[in-house]
Amino acid sequence: NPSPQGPQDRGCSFHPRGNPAELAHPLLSLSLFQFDGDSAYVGMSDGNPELLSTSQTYNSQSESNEDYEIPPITPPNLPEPSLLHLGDHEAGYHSLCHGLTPNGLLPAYSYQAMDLPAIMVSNMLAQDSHLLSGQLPTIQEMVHSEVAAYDSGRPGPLLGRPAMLASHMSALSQSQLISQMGIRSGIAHSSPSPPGSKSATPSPSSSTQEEESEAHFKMSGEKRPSADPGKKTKNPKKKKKKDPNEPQKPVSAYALFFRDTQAAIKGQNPSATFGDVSKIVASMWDSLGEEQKQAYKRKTEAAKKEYLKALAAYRASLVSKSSPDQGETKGTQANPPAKMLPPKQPLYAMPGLASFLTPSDLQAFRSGASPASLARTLGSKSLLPGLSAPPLHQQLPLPPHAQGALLSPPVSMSPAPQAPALPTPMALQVQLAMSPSPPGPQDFPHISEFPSGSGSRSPGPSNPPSSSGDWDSSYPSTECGVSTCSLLPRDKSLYLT
DNA sequence: AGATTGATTGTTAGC
DNA sequence: GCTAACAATCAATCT
Repeated sequence: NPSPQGPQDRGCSFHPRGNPAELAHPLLSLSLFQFDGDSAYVGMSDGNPELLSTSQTYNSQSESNEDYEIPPITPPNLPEPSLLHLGDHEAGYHSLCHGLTPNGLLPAYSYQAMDLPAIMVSNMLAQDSHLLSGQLPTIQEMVHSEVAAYDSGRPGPLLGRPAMLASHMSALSQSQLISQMGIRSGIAHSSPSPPGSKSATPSPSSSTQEEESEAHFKMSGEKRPSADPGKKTKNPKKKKKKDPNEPQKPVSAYALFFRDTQAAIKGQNPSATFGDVSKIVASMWDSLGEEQKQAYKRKTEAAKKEYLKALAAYRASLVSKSSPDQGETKGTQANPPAKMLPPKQPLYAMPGLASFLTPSDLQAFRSGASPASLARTLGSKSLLPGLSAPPLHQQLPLPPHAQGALLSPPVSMSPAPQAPALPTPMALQVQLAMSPSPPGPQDFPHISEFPSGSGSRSPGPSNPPSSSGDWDSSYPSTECGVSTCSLLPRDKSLYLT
């Protein structure tokens, strides 16, 4: 079912349920998909048949179901069922994946011995350990070559095309990904598209534009669809022109996860289409441990709380606006929106690793302590037992918030002038090191924001000092004194008012 | 339905 | 007419 777009849109050739063999595992399914789409890839510069065959190999494993087997998602601490088929296909896999040394050295070795920062991947890798074992060498290589892999060719050849994504992504990428996430956190948040600041999207000041755009939407609205022939024209949708001041709805846990992950995926495989990325993220999400998911969910919960608050304020402002004496209410109300902005922050301000990193930890980090050491350090903390412990995926039952609370006065991090000093790679490392915490990738953003905290700001400018909970409670009332306000450079309105 | 990201496309405004 | 700026759309997936 290739899309009309043709080769460009490789992802579209994937039939979610077309081939029974496709879905033994989400990641595998991707591989298969690639394989399926092989014909579509013919001629691709970096085509790599061998790897494609990998998927084929796996392909054979799920012959049973005509529909498809849902990837066995096992709780992090349970034995990985997928390992079961490893034996069957391992050989084939390795042989097919030339270049990948079939190394029987297990995953266990990988994480620890390699000093590979355990990350949320711990979960995923653990779950996909069968793949990992095959990829181990690669990962190791990556680890040693540090960030080089990010900019250099590695990602290219390896994940140069979506097709490769699946198989590699499953193992390789997962770790790499994670690390990428670190990068992303460090970078993305600061410049490209800070989660909170989706530049493209309606800026508060764009209200006029919105109207304007609406105006031309009428004019052009019909025309645009023409650009995209076959697709269901969404015209009926008719965007409902949102009030820019209206607080944004909290995004779902999955969306958060997507946000955290996609950059890394993209980083590894720039050519991956949105569809590819989406699938990968989905598969990762599937393999994500319950606890980690919970961590995300907690975040969304917190965000939701904030949202509700903001919404209430917003509505109140509307009411007051309509009321006679808005004169000043307006002025103040103008803020409500501004006030609303923060709500978004909680998402990124979640108590993450950062929360439980002590200043000294950070300092150590800045000074160049190896991620591994940091991880160890962290691991030594009661909080992060899971970090260093083999069953990495084993998450602490303790919610991140709690952890943060226990550990350090987390918050101080953001405002810290030095934070910015943290190099991006470091940020990455930090992430990796810390990732083991339940919040997983999510946490990274905090860290990453760190670096950029001072100058460029991302959503983070705000850098909630503490856990979302803290922020939550503190935000409204708190000292919009210096610190808080300083966090809102973007919100001029705040300053002005 | 709406959210995730980023590329692409189309429209408008300004020169 | 060209360019910049902006907004809409699209992809797959999840909630």
